[in-house]
Amino acid sequence: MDALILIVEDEVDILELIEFNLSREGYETIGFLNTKRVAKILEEEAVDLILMDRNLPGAEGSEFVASLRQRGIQTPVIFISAKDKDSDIEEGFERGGDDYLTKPFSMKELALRVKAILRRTKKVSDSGMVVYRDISLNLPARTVMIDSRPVELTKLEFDLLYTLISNQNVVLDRDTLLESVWGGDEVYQDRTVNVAINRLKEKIDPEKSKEYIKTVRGVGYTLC
Amino acid sequence: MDALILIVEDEVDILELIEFNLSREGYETIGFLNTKRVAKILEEEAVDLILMDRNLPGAEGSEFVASLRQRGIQTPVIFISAKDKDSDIEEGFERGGDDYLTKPFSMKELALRVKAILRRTKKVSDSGMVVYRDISLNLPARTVMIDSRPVELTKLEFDLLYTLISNQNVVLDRDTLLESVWGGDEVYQDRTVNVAINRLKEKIDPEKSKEYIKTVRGVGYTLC
DNA sequence: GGTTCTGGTAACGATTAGGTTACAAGAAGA
DNA sequence: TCTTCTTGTAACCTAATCGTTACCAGAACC
Repeated sequence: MDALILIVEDEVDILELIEFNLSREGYETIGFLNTKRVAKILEEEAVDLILMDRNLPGAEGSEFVASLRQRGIQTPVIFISAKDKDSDIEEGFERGGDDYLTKPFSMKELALRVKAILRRTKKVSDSGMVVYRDISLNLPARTVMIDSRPVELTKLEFDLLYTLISNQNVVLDRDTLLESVWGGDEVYQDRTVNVAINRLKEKIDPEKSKEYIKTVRGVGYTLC
Repeated sequence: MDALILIVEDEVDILELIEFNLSREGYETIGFLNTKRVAKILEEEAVDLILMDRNLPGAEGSEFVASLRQRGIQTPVIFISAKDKDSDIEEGFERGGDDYLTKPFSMKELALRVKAILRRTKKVSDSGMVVYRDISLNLPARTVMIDSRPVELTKLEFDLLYTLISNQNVVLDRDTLLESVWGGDEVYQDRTVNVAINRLKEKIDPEKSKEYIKTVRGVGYTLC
């Protein structure tokens, strides 16, 4: 369960240097040269921390962060910038930054600050996200994003999908599903699972092109 | 309701300068010239943040913090130090620091870093205001403004709205709401929540056009 | 190729959850 | 004490959800 760190930095060599060093510390990283696809990724992946350069071509990193905050995205942010005036630093913090590193900085210090912020935020979020291919479930909010589009599921469908995702690569038979999704106390028919699975399939993949849920004839269903 | 900041700094004039500046930002401060009585105070007072100089006469500030952490005290710490080598900074973070400022530093930057850490650690926001979209709650005054018009809420409604706002993007089930708004001691019906939510909805959005509170069928309610 | 079995699919209807209103008991003020 | 406000409960209604059934298609087995 390594932390996932998203990095936005327009200078390729610096980006690679940061990614290399953070990987060595045991973090997973995704690097970007601009903010274009970042918002989409944040909805799909359970990103734990963002490293954001402020001087990006076209956009201002801190404005991008401000827009994230406005949309309720609370992922912690460390700004990286050559701008080191008090007023610059103020702007960074005011727009929702959690830390501010001025260039040049040592990779050691970056790693330490990353670690400190993750330590401080990890238990709070515990990233209540579960991801499978392009599906991501936000457990506390009980929302579902598929290919960065929101999908509405009923309680039963959500619970069912959650069970399938947290048991991926395991074939779940109908009894097991009834037990863990419906609750063991009442008696249902096997066909109930059948229909529920189909309703779920219809909602998460109306075009039937993704093949998320695989039927294992004679046994049950699985996500693989 | 203001955050309480404990400062340990052996140079009197620097201590006073820091206290003066943080007070001006609206924080309460307690200053110490050494760590002698600090542990005791931490047990008695609800300290929100510690500013710790590392070069103290006799003791090392970071060792003191390490001992606090060992005793399970998680109060966030910002180190202040003239020691600016990578290895010094590393020591500070490793021993449980949340941020590290090297002398000389500007009072502005200190205030910003203090604010960022307090925001992240979710202690009551400095202004005592909670905002969600065009709703803002003034906690000390217990008043509500919506779209810059005052709205009158009863105690129950205010508490309910506050709970919802401070758990944005989280679906709260009826039991949780009864627990945190009504208080766990008495027994109420689930329907009680239902009606209270509807009364609240009626007051904050009579035209039913804003859709602040979303019903999550089979689970509870959420603000998103 | 035929038979049997399993799962997909669509339709129906029962059940249940939530919205809404009304009412009465307390609580709070005057 | 009287009045007003607050709030828990009950009753009723609507609508979403979900279990069941029936029927069909395709796979497996002979």
